[in-house]
Amino acid sequence: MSGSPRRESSDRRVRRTRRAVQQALTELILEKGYETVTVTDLINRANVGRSTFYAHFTDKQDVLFSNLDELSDLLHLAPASRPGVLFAFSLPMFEHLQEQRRLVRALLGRRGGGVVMARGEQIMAAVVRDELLAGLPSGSTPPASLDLMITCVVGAFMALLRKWADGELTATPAEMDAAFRAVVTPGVEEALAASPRGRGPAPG
Amino acid sequence: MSGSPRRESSDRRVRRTRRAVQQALTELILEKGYETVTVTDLINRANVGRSTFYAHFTDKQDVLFSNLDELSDLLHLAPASRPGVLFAFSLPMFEHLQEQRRLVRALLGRRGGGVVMARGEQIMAAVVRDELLAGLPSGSTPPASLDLMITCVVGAFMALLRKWADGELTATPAEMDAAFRAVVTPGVEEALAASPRGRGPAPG
DNA sequence: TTATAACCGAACACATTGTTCCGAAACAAG
DNA sequence: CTTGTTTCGGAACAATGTGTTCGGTTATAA
Repeated sequence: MSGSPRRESSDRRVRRTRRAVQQALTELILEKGYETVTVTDLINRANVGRSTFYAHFTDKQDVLFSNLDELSDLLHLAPASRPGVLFAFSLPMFEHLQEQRRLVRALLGRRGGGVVMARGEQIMAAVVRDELLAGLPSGSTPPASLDLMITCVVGAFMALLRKWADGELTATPAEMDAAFRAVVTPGVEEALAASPRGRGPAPG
Repeated sequence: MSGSPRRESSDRRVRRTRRAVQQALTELILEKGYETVTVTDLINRANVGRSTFYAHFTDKQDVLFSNLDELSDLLHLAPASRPGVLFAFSLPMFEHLQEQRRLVRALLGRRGGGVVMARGEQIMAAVVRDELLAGLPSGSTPPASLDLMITCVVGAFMALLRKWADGELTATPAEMDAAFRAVVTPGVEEALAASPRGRGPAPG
C-alpha cells in the first residue's frame, strides 16, 4: 500500500530502500527494457527483501512513476523562457532528452511499453492547453474543437519524440523542433485567429 | 509454429479451429480488454485444446494480427476516391471506425495495449508518404525532413483516433476529419511548396 | 537505553505460459 | 465405404512470475 507518498520519509532505512529500488529499476531498464524487468529482478538488484518491496511499492509501475515527476516541471517552466512563441517547450524538451538519451530511449521507445508515453501525454496536454489559451486573441472564446487541436499537437509531438528516442529518426534537437513547429504551427495559428466569438471556422 | 500462414487451409477442421479462436479473441477483447485476455481464456472460450492452439498460433498477438489485414486495404484505396485532396483517407477512416466502434475502442484505446496502434502507424505512414510524394510540385526533390513530417502527421492522426476510440473525445467523423486537416494541412502544404530544390523555406 | 518500525527471506498459494504425449475423431482421396 | 493422414483434445508437466504471510533480526529515532 504505497501508491505515491509525496513526502520523503524521516526514517533513513525507508529512503535507502526506496532509492535502491528506483536505482535498480533504471539500471535494469537500460539493460533489458522496461517490460521484461520483473519484480524479482528488482529486489535482487536492489538487495531488498520481497516483503520489503511490497511494503513500499504496489507495482513495477509504481516504482517507475515515482521517478517521473521532474519532467512536468521542465515542461511547465519552458514557456516563460521564450514568451510569445508557440510551443516553446519543444526545443528545450528535445535538448534535455538528448542528454539522457539512453534512458529516454528505453522508456519512450517501443520497448518501453507505452506507460511513460501515456503519462507524458497527460502532462504535455496540460502545457499545450495553457499555451493555446494564452495565445488566443484577448477576450475571445476558445473554439469548440480546442481539445481536438490539443490532441493533434500533442500527438504529433509525442510521435516525433518516440521515433527519435527509438532511433528511427536521426536529427538534431533543432531539426526536430523545426519540423514539429513547421507542421503544426500554421494550422493552429489560423484556427486560433479565426474563432474570436462562437463563430465556426470559416473555410474557403 | 504458425507465424502468419497467408493461405486458408483446405482442411475444414483447421478453418474451424482458427475461426473459433479468432472469434473468441474479439469476444473476449470486448469483455475484458486485450491485455487481460489470457491464452487460457481463449482456448476455453473457443473450446479448443491447449496443444491445438499452439499448433496454430504462436501467441495471443499472432491471433490478433491474423485479423488485422483488411485495414490496410481501406487506407490504400481511399486517396483514389478524392483525387487532389491531401489526406483523403481521414474521413473514410473515421467513418468506418465509427461503425465498429466497440471493437475499435477495445483495440485502439488505452486498454488495447498499443499493439494495434503500432501496426496502424506503420500502415498509415506508408499511405501518408505516398500522398506527400504525390503532392509535391512535379520534378521537385522531397525535403530532407520528409520523415519528420510524416511522423507528425501520422502521430496527430493516430492520437486523435485513439482518444476518440477511448471516448475521451466526442465528435462526429466529419468534425474529427476537419480538426485533423485544419491543424496539419497548412503546415504541410507550406513545407511542400517551399522546397522544390534544396532551397530553404520562404516564409511571408 | 528502549520501544518502535523497518527489514530479511523463506515459504506459500496462485496464475500463466508453452511443451509433450497419445488415444480418439475428423478428414480427403480413392 | 475403406484407408492412411492430419488434426483434435486434454491432462500432465516444468518453468516463471506475482503478491502475501510470518517470525526472527536489526536499524532508527527519541
